[in-house]
Order: sequence, then structure tokens, then C-alpha cells
Amino acid sequence: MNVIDESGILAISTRLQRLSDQLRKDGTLIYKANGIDFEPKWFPVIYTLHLKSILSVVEIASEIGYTHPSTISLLKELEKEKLIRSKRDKADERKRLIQLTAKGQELIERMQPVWKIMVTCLTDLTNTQNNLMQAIIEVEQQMKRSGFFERAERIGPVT
Amino acid sequence: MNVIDESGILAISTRLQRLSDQLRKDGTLIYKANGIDFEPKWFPVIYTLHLKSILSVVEIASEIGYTHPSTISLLKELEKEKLIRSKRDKADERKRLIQLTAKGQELIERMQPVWKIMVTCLTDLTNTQNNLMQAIIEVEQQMKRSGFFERAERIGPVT
DNA sequence: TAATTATATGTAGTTAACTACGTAGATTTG
DNA sequence: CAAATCTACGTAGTTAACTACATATAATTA
Repeated sequence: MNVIDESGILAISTRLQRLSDQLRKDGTLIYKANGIDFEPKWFPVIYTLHLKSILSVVEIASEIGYTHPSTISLLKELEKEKLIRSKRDKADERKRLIQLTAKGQELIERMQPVWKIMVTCLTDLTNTQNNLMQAIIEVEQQMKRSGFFERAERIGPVT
Repeated sequence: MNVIDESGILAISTRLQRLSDQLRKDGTLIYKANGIDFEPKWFPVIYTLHLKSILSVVEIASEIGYTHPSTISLLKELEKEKLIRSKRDKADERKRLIQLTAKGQELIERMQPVWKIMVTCLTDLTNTQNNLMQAIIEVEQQMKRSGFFERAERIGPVT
């Protein structure tokens, strides 16, 4: 990965994705090694339902920052695993309300120690001179002020 | 994205990917706005060939840190765009040697000012208290020492 | 030098997100 | 209150990476 490492900031999107993938793959292995049948991609949904207990599809999507079709496909998997269940909202027939099942809640209990280990390891890994988590938060704030495209428009277009 | 923002480091893989996607999407728009027909995903291959001029498929894959099938599919697209061409290595009939075409080289010339704008904007965006690029490099170094899974194994498994 | 192993490339299918589009129910407005 | 618009959900198809497997050539070894 010589060239990409050296091409600097232009390949930052590639670098971010590579890091994300590595962490996710290890996440899968860590759950497995601890005897837990859980995929990292499910975390945002499950964690959201853990905190909020009952939400509609679109509410979950908005909490986790995914599109609703992506959320629907995660919910399908989780329903198949019997970790969540859903019912129509009687007050608004368009909505489907999602909740954890007892199995889902138990799984969360069993995952607590694993999450604790993960937090420790991730904190360790990222606790360097420039803190990755903080850097992400800071860049997201910068982008909220003015995004990459908007900034480029302001400088360019090259005539 | 309340919950994910607050779930902290456990959702770091999701956060990294989200940021990567946003930057890539804006990258696409910036090329377009500057009248350049180029996709950000092509950057690693094109930039590598710009520096090294002639390489085999596996050499490119290794330089950009992708698997060879991913690289092959990028090369197919680039060949269709006539930005690269390939020929068998006479010394080793297994190898396919890849080079930029004249069109590819011209495109790179035309992209230089856009890359310059991008570098400026990205540097600006990430030049916060905790520098994102530096943070990535530091975390990659940490992971080389001992990865996420390895660290978790050392602490756990929970008995 | 024949057999084995390693390397380079290629194909098929998977994954985890996305966009685009469609429908049904709720809300707003002329 | 009928028509128009908006919101919630769902489906189909795309994307950009991956893994697993297959094949051909090269290199090594018995």
C-alpha cells in the first residue's frame, strides 16, 4: 500500500474505508470468540432500540443515520433472528413500530461485557497523539459548516 | 444520528464509513463541476500508474492495498474508458502489464488543478485540533503492533 | 525431468450500503 | 370536503468492495 500511503490526503476516503473494514472484520471475530452470534452491522439498530425501546422504521433510520431502505433490510435480518418484533401503529396505520424481543434484550445483556472489552481496546488503539474519534467529530463539525464540495466550489471551478 | 453520535467509540466503524462516503460523493461532484469525467474510486489505480508507469495487476493491487479481483474490476472500467491499456509480459506469460494511455496521461494533466483544490479543501477540513490524517496513520501503526481482535483476545474471552 | 508447489490472473457470487421509484395512509389547502 | 401534497414504508436494482474457487504458467524439488 506504498503509493496510497504516500498519495496523502487525496486518498483519505480510501484510507477511512480500509480502517473501517478492518475494525468491522475484527469486530465480527470478537463476537464469535466470545460465543455471541451477532454482526457488527446490527449494532446501530440494536443499540438504538436498547436506548429508545420503541420506534418506527424511519425514526430508527434517522437515529442511526442510514437511509430507510438500508434500515429495512437490517430490520428484516433482526426479525429473522427474532431479536426484534414489529407491530402496526394504531394511531397511524402507515407506521410500523419496532421493539426488542425478550431474546434481543437478553442478548444485549450478554453482550455488555464484550462491549466493555471492545471499548477498552478501541480506546487504547485510538488513544494516540491525534485522537481518531475526536478527529472524526471535529471534521464532521467542519463539514456541517461547509462541506467538501461547497469549499471546492468556493475556490474553483478552474477556468 | 443522535444515538450513533452518542454511542461513542463502539460505532467508530460506522462513523468512519459514513465520513468516507460523504467525501467520496463530494469528490464525484467536484470532478463533475470541473468538467472532468472521473470517478474517485479510480484514483488509487490511476495515481499509482502515474508514479510507476508500468505494473502488473497484482503489483497494482498490492500498491493500492486492494484485493486483486477488486483491482481487476477497476482495470476493466479504466480500459473501457481507454485511460489504460495492457499487454502480456513476454518474460512471464502469466502477467499482464498495465500502462496509462495518452488519453490517461492527458486526463491526469487536466486533473492536476482539481487535485490541488481538493488537497487544499481536505487539508482545511481536517486541519483541526486532532488531525484526521495523522490520527489514521497513528491508529494504523497501533494496529500493526497489535490489532483489535488480538487486543480483545488478550483481555477476554469473558468466562 | 516429472511432480509438486507457488504465483498471476480471472470468474462467480456475496455484502452492506446506496438511489430511484411506487403505493398507501395522513395532512393541508383551495 | 375533494384535491393536492407529504410522509412512511417497501421493492428493485446499483455499487464498490470482498471471499472463494478455477486455471494457466513459472519455479522448485525429489
